[in-house]
Amino acid sequence: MRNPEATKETILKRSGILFNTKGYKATSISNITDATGLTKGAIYRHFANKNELELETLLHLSTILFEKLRSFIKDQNTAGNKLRAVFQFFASYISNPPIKGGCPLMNAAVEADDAHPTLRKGALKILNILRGSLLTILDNGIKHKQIKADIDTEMYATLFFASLEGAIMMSKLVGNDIDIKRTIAFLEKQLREIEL
Amino acid sequence: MRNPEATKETILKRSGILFNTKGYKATSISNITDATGLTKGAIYRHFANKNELELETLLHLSTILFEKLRSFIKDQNTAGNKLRAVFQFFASYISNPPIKGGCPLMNAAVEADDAHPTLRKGALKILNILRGSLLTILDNGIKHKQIKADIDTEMYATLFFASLEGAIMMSKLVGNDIDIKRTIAFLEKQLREIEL
DNA sequence: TAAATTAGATACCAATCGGTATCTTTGTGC
DNA sequence: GCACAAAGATACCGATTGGTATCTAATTTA
Repeated sequence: MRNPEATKETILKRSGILFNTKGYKATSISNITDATGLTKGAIYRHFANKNELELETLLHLSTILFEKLRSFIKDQNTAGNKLRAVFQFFASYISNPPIKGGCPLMNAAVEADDAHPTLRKGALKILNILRGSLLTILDNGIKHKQIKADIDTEMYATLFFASLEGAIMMSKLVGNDIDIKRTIAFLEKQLREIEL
Repeated sequence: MRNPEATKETILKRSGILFNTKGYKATSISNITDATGLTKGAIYRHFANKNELELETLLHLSTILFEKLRSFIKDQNTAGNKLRAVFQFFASYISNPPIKGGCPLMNAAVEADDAHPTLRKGALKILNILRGSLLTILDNGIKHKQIKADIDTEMYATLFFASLEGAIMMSKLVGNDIDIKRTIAFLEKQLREIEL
């Protein structure tokens, strides 16, 4: 009946939803005890304090993210198709969210100010991994003669990521998928121009 | 010595900084009394409750935003130059922020969940105005034969706005202006392709 | 199986939260 | 200059916050 690893997993899972929807500061320990059916005693046995719980939860959310992203990419065999899969992964944030509450990176990035340095570093780590993935796909595409060799891959990685993140913010605020669809349509047109 | 309108202005100004840097939920009334030198009595005389203060502050922030944006645009006499001025306005968020704490629209949009409907509506209003400005510039550009007539202006307005917002998030998180500069460089290239 | 360790529950803590009732002070109209 | 109204200060409220000390129950080890 008792399984400490499973309870820690439960805490991370439930607080992941709460932090990503309500926000980190706005979610209290009581909210988490309510959502898990556990008590403070159980939570503070697994996490030293709320800051640590917040950071570990963000990293937990990011692993969910990366696994989902990988599942979108892995079956694609060209750089162009991998990028199109990444676009669809971002579209799924609106149509079929892997995690409720929008992009965990953006949520953490916006909430984490200078008073929240650990959370900020966590968000920065996620940003570097996600942008890095786009960059790797582009660079590998050049290596395998699928992408034009003379393009600025750093710039395209930044552009793709920035516009997708911004579009998700817009679509989530407006409450429909028009903006993310429009953005992806444009990015696919751009992609066709740099494909060989 | 006593000037109720000036005190209300002071409250809005100070809480604008606090809400935009620390966040709405994370900023307490005590934080605001500390920052203004006023007491709760003074604050609750001008605002019915914290939610109302949050909303009025967001609208106050947006007027600062719109004035600054207008000052960037107004001297430009072509659609292309107006758009380039908008890009520079967004760049100023990183290099010389009109308001500390990043884009008030993004901050409010990310923090305002379903439990915060008034703040959400306020953010939505700002989004519509900002995207609407881009759209108007593009449409007027077509009317005055400065922009190609066959482009999808809705799409370009969305793309410009999404990528600029996303880039600001990235640059603010990383702590430099590389991402926003890269994004603007790309957008200016795109702009040249739709200019006549 | 007895003892020791550990997971989790319970009960509490001071501090802070948003909010209000009341009091004092200041400016205004007569 | 005096009454009145409004602005802001003070002092308080119950509820909630993050956090901890302690206790109980379950699991592991010897």
